Amino acid sequence: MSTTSHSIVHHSLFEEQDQMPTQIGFFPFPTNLTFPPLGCHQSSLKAFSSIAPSSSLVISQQDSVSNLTAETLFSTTAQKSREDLTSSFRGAQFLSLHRLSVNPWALGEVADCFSSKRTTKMKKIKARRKVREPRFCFKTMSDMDELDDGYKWRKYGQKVVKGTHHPRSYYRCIQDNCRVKKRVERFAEDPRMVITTYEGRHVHSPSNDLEDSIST
DNA sequence: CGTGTTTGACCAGCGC
DNA sequence: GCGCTGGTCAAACACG
Repeated sequence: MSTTSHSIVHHSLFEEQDQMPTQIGFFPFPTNLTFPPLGCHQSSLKAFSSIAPSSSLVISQQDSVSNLTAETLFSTTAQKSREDLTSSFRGAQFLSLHRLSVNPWALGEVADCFSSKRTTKMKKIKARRKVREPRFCFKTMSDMDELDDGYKWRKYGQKVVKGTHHPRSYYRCIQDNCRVKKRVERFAEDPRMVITTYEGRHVHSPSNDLEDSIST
């Protein structure tokens, strides 16, 4: 069991021009509130899961980072009491994506992307891609390079990016017909932080149960 | 022996 | 056109 503490400290989304605006919600879950947080009741969570069942939701907790879909989260939490859920998500942070005009999870202000230098570099990478998958990334404070996000990955490459001292690792989801990839690298300006970039959307549920990812 | 990782080679996009 | 760079491939390797 790891004692590493994860904390989402920054996040960003790389928008495609031909898609609807994406709202992104990011908020810590205060210790004195119940779940669902900040007025996002179970009914709105249900609506959210039906409107955008495959929307990504990242939950960062003390010893893990879970990457769930809204549908998975709702189907699991619907069977739990409010007290149990409040206990399960105490101290957690949420990061959500939603490709509709209204995002019930978008309860916080979106911070700017990383440094302007880094943003420019990311745009350059995006422009080079022929097939553009939705992408988002976030920084976490963590000793471990690879976070447990509930999915199983196979590493297919590693590269030392110019200007950094730490290699960038390339992973691919091992599930059949799932083309999701992720990159993991240390933040050049602060090696204590890990930058995780996801590309694409999973066509399946996480390998781990929600129980595993949120238990303490 | 099967599965996953490592790592050098290769390819394609971009800037000059 | 050429060099640089990021992303991917695949053979070799490690490990249970």
